[in-house]
Amino acid sequence: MSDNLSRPEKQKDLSATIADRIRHDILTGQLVADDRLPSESELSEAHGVSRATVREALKRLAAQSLIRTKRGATGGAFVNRLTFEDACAQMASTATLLITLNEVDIATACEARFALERGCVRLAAKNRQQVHLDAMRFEIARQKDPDLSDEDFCASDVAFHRALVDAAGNPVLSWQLAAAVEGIEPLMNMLTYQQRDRDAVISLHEAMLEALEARVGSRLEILMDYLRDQTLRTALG
Amino acid sequence: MSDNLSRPEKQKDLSATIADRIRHDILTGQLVADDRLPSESELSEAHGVSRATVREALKRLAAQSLIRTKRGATGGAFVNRLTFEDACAQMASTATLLITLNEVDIATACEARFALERGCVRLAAKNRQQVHLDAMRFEIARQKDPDLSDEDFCASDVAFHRALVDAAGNPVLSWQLAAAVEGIEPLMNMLTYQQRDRDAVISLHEAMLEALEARVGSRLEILMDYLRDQTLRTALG
DNA sequence: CCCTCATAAATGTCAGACAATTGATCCCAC
DNA sequence: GTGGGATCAATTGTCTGACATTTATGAGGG
Repeated sequence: MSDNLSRPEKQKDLSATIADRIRHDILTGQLVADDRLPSESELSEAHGVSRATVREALKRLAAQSLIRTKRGATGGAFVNRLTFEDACAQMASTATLLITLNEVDIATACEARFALERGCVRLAAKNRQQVHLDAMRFEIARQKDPDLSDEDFCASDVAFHRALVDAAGNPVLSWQLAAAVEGIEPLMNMLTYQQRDRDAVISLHEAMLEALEARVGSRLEILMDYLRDQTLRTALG
Repeated sequence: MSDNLSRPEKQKDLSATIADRIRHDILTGQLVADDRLPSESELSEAHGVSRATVREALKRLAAQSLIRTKRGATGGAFVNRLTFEDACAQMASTATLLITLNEVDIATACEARFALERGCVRLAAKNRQQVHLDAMRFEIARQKDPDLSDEDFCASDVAFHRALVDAAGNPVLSWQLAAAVEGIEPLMNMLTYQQRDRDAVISLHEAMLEALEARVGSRLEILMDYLRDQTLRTALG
């Protein structure tokens, strides 16, 4: 477990140092979910710093969803049980930032997204439940509305693929993919779909739904390739 | 004079609210990389809060690598140019936390990791360069050393797969996968490889190297499936 | 039994001070 | 003119003490 924070002991803020110490305790399991940290006053005394500095350290941890705080008599800072949603939001924001700040082009982002999703479809074919089929059918119906704005079409597309990934029944997978898809959503939102583009996407979605229902993973893979090519044409055309 | 248009919107800390505002400006591009934020005093005046509160907000952003700070006359808080490495480290730590805190079992984590990687191999077959083949060959040689500790074997395995993913030539993909693989490394490190497990992994690696050199994506996919099954067997005993 | 109120403990916020850092500027010797 | 210090000003980092707010708990009275 290479801790990237333990590099040449750079001159760090006290608040960063203390945050690192507590983070270490959490990552190594010395503090587990729902454990309560000492109060700010106790922490400040224990680490020999002021309460303000302790607070800055705690805010750092809170920003990483490592802890949550509660006010009041039984309040304090508690080790957070990081939910998949929290992690997803965090990752999506990182992904967005990475893509916009590094000027990743839409083709690269699309390629990545479809490549990742392609890896899930066999699992999805194996583990899908009725609820996933229903969700996808619902989104396809929405996508057929010609009055749907590009942005809403995109959102529905995201929901469709989210259901597909969820069908794989692997929360880690769902989390990674959801973050990836959400992260490039800003880029996808810049696309303008002609009606014939939408029609092409929708028929592919319908074919995918059929393939998923019939549990034919290999066909899903082929359809994903088509969809990727279609999306790229829309993006570049 | 903070014209507060915050509706119910959950009762948030002031520091969280201010962090959100600044984060929004960064994510929407109103603040771009290397832009300098106003000084803490100016921010506190602008948002109508104390400097301590502003500082807590800035620490939150710093914890997410959104900004960096520098002391001194020309110092201040600057929008960070998030590098792929930073993002990767951040995501890996999130993934580790998610997996350990949620007690994700090793089978689920493995399944996710191999599913994601499987999606990249066709691209890798198409875009691989000599440098990637060399890196993988080097790691295979390391893995043949019988004196290698389990942990080092694991690290070499990570490097091997990292090279494979890099061969796809898509930085977004490399970033996502690297984070995923690193994130579950703590779990993988708990595995103990018998010699025959190592031998099986190594021959699969050699076959993958061949397939990559010959650019046969379909064969790579099959080999990935074998490798996943082999890893699961090792994990489950 | 229930309602109200006081209490204590904890986080949230504030104001002001001082320390440490660092680039810029000025001044002077050479 | 130029190099090298000394000084300065701006900014973040830290500390102190205070007060506000939230919240569980328990005491007291109806």
